[in-house]
Amino acid sequence: MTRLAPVSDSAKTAPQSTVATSPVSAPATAPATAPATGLPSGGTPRLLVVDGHSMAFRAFYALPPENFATDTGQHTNAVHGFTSMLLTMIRQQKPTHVVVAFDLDTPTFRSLEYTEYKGGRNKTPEEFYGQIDLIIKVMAAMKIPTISVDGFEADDIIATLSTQGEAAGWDVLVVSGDRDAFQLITEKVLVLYPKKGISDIPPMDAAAVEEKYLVPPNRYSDLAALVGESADNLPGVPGVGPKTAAKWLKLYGDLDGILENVDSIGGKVGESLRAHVEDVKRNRHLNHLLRDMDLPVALEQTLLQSPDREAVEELFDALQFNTLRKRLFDLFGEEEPEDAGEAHEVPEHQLLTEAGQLTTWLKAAPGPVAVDVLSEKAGLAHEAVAVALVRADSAVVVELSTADEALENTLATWLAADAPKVVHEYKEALKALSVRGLALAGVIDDTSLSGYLIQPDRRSYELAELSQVHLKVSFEAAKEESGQLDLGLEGEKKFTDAVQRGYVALLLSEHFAPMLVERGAEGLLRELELPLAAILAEMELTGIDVSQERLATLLADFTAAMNAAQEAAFAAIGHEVNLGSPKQLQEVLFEELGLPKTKKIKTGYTTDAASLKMLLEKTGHEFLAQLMAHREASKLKQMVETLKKSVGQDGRIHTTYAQNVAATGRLSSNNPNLQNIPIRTEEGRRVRDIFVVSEGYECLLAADYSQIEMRIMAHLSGDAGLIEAYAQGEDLHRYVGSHVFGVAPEEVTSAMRSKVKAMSYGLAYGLTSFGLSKQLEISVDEARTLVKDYFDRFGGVRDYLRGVVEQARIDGYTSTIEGRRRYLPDLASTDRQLRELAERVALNSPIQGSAADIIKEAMLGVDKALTEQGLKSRMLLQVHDELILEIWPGELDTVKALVTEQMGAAAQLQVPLEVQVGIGASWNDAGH
DNA sequence: CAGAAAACGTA
DNA sequence: CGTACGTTTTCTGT
Repeated sequence: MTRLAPVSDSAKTAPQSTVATSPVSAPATAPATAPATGLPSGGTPRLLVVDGHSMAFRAFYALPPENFATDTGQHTNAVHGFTSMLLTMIRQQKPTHVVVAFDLDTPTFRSLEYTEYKGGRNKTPEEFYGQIDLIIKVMAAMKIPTISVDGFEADDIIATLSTQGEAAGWDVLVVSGDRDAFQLITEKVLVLYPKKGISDIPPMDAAAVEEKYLVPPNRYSDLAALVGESADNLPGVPGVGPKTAAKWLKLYGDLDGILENVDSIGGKVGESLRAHVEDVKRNRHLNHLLRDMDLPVALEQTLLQSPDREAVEELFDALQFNTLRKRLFDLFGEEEPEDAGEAHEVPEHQLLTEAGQLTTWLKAAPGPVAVDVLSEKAGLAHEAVAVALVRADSAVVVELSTADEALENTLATWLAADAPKVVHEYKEALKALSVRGLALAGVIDDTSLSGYLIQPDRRSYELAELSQVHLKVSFEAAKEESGQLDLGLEGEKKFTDAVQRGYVALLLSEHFAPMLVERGAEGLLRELELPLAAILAEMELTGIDVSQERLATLLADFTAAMNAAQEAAFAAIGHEVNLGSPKQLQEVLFEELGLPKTKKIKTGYTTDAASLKMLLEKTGHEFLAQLMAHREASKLKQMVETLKKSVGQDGRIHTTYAQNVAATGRLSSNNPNLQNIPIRTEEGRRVRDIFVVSEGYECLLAADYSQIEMRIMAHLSGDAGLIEAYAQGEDLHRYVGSHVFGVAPEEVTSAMRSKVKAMSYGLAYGLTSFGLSKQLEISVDEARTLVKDYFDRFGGVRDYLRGVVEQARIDGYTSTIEGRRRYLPDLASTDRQLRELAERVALNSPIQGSAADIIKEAMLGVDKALTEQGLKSRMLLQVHDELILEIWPGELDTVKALVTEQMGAAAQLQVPLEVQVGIGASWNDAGH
């Protein structure tokens, strides 16, 4: 039995089976560790001792000081690098205790005894000044103790700490760029020694030291005494290097042994040794580290704690460390789950060979069965290779390649039957099975969809993540989603992983069931999203035909246009520049050409299209015109190139729809994205000519909703004026314009109409007067007046918009007409930016989301009608408010009527849903 | 080498 | 200082 560990155990932070994330990747295996933020959870305490100065210097030389400075001119590269290194170290090594030791500027017993000690070093660079103090401040804010002792070096403090730690039975990690630290290595003490920079820090253990220096760690100082240490200005015996020194040490045991036998060592090196015995003794004396100092900090006081948030905020503000601040809080921010889930026993599985076994298993007990489909890449799609069936107490696996006909038939029949099934990522399972000629029906839950309906704004709905978040259970099999990355996996492991995934999906599904009911999302899952997944699977597998010739022509045209524009742009300024680099463009535009400054962005001033257009109007500079031409051409060229690359062996493009990415309920399209094919410009529209009707079909049909979002606004607001306008089939914007501007409809100028249009749509996005003024290039006052006039005439809209936010604040969520929810906790945020964003989201989500629900509903209707009427025409694409179909010869009129009917009937609103239909041999021709 | 930022295409 | 996306390139920070 495999145990799924509750999250609060070590399993949460350490998937110990994977090398990359285990605390020490080499060479010693680390014991189980405690989470970075908490107390040791029964494991051995783990002490991280850092040599502050040596790491600060490493950081200083690893990062260019000119890139790290505050506005006040204080350099921070060493502070930044040091803090970054420490965070990485804490994340990777997961110490329970941390302490940093520093040297002081004052003389030490070593320099007093030997004045040249550490002499000959270069002067500390100016930029380093003050950075040690800053590091100490950072440590204070992180509540990490720092130790320095007058008259002693950090090395002695470190030696003492590691000795104390080892005596207490702890594991100790010493981070130091000083080789003297090697003498501290034991079974319990490892040294992390930075090779170069601060990120490449391999752990050194006894074996690693022996390999490198040919002596065990406890002889390292003997060896160093003989060889010398240039960093400390300690000359060794001339002619003696590590090899000779190691040979002697082996021969005589230790340094004392060698010194007792100096006279018996022959050769030139023997002579050299005899001449430098005093140096060696001095070296050995000086490199001996004190292990019994009295330290001002007890071992227990180095316990790693949560940082002082306020102090960190203040300090990092001053240091202008924003990415580090995030990393720090990410590292310490994750809160321990109060209640961990229970441990679960994943059932063992049986690999079936005979149909009878499957029949028996399927009969055994009621309740849903989880289905996990293992697939392998086969050409352009994934093909199912095995199917795992999982119940709470038992599991079976059918391997398709080895199953005999009877077994496969039994499986196929059951998969295609109504027997209740639970899956994770239904659409992918459908596709993989379909490629193998298998159907899948009776699916009552897809946890990637139910998870989405419950919480639609998550980044990911991977099984492992849902399991962590909802069940507080972590497990390892999740990564190989549906076995797609399984190349190196042994067959047996693949199967146990599949069973684990199925088991977790089953648990999640049970967990989600009451949540779906509570949120009223059951219907959306069963009657909308699940059936839609099957349609999308078909559409993805079908793909859309493209014309290779047009693709090639277009690519050549755009490339030529791009190159021409580039040449002309270079000519206009007399030199070359990377037109794709906003940074370089800024230099040319604002420094070289001295053009007026545009809108400020994080990295300077924007060079976006709107600003370039403005600059061109102001200055008429040729470079700007060519740059804009280049931008357009290169964008299109790139897009065509990407499309070309994504054409499958069947000559078609197969996009993938994501059903759980857009928080509003929309689909998204990727690989390639077919929902952002250009349409606005003449040149861009040519890209749509690439998409053509397939051989044997009559034409493409494009059907889109006319102004669906405005109609939803009219419906939701119940505004009498808007409803009246739509009821009469008037030009909405003209109608609104005539009321807002108080003129007759036929007197509405195109300028008035476009203003009104911009505002109408803007309102659905939470547009402000400021934003409107910018877009229409009018004053804020004018914009404000426009909004007021609008609302005076269409008060229903104003009341609705106001009410949406109010209601959302009360409920904590917004709803679409179909009841799809979006939770908006930020409405209560004290951060004004966040709160106002949440308010705009609250305004938009019901509108965008309702439109998404409606077209999804329409897709079900269209699919059903096509099937019921036995038509061969098929749906190919969805672009938010538009459906692209491919028409079988002779079916045009039927399908045209059916699509119009189904799209129009997808929702009963207070206003009609108008559908426009176009046909043509290409997507462009089908547009209107 | 991964991730952020900037830019830009769609509804 | 309008929403929702995906993709590309360049640059930055490891």
